[in-house]
Amino acid sequence: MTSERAAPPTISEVAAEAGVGRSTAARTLGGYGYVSPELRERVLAAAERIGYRANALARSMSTGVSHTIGVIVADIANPFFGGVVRGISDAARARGFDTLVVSTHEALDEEVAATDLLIDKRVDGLVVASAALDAASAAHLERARGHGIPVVLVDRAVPGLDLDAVVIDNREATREAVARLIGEGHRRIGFVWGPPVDERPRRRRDLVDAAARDLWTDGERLQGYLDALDDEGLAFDAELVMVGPKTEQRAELEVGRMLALPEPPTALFCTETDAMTGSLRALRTAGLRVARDVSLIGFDDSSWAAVIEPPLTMIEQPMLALGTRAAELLFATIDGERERTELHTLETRYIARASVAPPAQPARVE
Amino acid sequence: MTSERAAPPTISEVAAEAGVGRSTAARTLGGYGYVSPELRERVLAAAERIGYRANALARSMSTGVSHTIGVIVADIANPFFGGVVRGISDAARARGFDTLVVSTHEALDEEVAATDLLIDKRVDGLVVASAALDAASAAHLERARGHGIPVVLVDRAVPGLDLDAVVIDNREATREAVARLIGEGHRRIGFVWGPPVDERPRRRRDLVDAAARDLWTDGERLQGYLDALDDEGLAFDAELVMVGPKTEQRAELEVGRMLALPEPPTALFCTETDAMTGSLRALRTAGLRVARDVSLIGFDDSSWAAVIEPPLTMIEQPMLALGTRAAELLFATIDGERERTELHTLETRYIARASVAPPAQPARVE
DNA sequence: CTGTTAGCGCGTTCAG
DNA sequence: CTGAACGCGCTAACAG
Repeated sequence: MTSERAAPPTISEVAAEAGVGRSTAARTLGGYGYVSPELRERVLAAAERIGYRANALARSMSTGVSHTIGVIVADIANPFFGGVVRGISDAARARGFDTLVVSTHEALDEEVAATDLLIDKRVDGLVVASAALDAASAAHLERARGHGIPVVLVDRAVPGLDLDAVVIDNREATREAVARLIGEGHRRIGFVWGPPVDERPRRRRDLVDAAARDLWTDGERLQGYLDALDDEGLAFDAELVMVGPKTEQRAELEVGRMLALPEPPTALFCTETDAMTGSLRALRTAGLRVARDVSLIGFDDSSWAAVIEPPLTMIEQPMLALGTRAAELLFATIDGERERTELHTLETRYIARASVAPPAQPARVE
Repeated sequence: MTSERAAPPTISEVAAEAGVGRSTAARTLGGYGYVSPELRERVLAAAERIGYRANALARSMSTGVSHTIGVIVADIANPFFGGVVRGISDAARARGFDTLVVSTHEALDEEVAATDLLIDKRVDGLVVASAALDAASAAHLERARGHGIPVVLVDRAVPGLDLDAVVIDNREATREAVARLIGEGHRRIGFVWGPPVDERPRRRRDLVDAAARDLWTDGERLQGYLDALDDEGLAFDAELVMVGPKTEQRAELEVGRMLALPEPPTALFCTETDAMTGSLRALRTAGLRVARDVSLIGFDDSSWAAVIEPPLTMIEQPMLALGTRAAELLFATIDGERERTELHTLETRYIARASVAPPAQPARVE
């Protein structure tokens, strides 16, 4: 027999049960004000007896704080964001806060809707991995701040927005990795998660523009790739950059295309896990072997990368740390301990394994 | 200049601005009751002008519904739960509900705390992947129901609990996979994520007991392994079951031990991704090759599994579907459309790839 | 069709 | 040190 929705006991009922005034009960249960040990005991016993639990909603209404922070990410099923969210929620819970998570499918309008929703729920703060590429499209974040809700950005800083942000240096991490490839003697290096444009940019300038328009982290990684090329005086070849939708299938196709070029790449830089698996598929189809025929470096280390033959050289992102750091900044802001905003850059780790080797036939003609 | 926490406009202010009574404003903004088109227009304009947004907290207080469901999982950073949560939250948002996610680190006491917390927040329903192994330790879930909050279990059904649950048939999926291994001629099959006990059970009976005590899905998978052995009349060998903490390192160690046995296993069944990667490491260390020397089957397909050489045969779980199905059941219950609880079993998919082959030296002596 | 009024459950003065 | 009284912002009967 299902007990019908018995209205949860209120503080008044506890007071009645204990034979005291409401506010005496409220004070002991709320843990504020003075209450004689004797009455205190009676109230506690009464509360225990009838199974009293404070209504957090009512409490939030009076106090104005919900002890809840909102988190907005593109896709909670993506292991990267999973790690970030876990870092945030662990840090939040350590402070007695709950976490409201919204997954926006990488769509700006969903992000805007989510932000308003969370504002309506009166969250005490917001951590967001925003899909906004400039201040103009981030009005919703300003709005949150206007409502007195602190916002900190994670993973993706929005240029021109005066907000704390916790990120990694995608450009530099990529530059360094590609530089290592070049250091090994590679001259033709493919870049696998390129801009999602239909037509392949012919001029380098167009590519840079596309990268700038390419929301988020991928554009920065492409810049790093270009930086490395520049540092070493290598020519840019548009044929070596993937274009089109960012899917594993597309990556496989594009890498297959590169491999069939008269002068195929001898190394590949992959910006994401699926870019890497797509590349691996293309290599297998082409009958090529990792390291011996084509060197490989990827982003986002995973336990799989270390057990592949050969083990893959990867750039590891501190997912949990990104989350905890963002949460800490948020709480510092909530506590009013922060004056001006900052960009916090966390370190990535280059994990050298065996997928990088000198090219089979040195490009140097000298 | 940071705009100081300007108190968000209330419905009364909108009414004042529009020059109507509060409830007229409330009715148009709340979308209930009758309001003349003319006034309606005035109210809407006024709301727009001063940037009114309803306070969801206050609304929930009056109505008693929060339009929020709580989700409790062991670890949001685990891709499996990430997928499940995404399924749940997508389904929830389609119904206009938000999702409060709590990650419990696989600890029952944290789960209990999380449940009470969510009850306090007056969530309208709960989806939980519980760490409780029997009805006795699931008092918190009963409590939620006592408060009129519907609960549906996901991934893990709690025996003896009268709750809807959405699961997969771990036992049968494992039995089938192990049976295929046996069908290929394997006679000695290692089982990689065994019970987390310190001492290796000597008798089969002890192992079964341990499996029953082993919370959640792993115990069921072990049962399936045993079933397959029984079906084919194969003897059980305690040495072929991993024991100890469920970590990748431990798996590597235990598989290494099995491989060094006088009669080593010719196939391995891995219950999780990390069990698989640990096994792969052990194989490499031992200088053994997948399929040729040792066949492999794992749980939870991932894009990596398909690009390894050779590609890995895996059992795929419908993560998103588990989530959406659970959410749908929850809403049906909220809508009062369900009479009695049921166990919903979703299909897994056996993805045959190249990591399974007949044993190198047939065990058959005939 | 509109405005008045009474709660929802809790926090917080303010007398007593 | 305790209890009565009011307010948070909104919904929902209820008269008018």
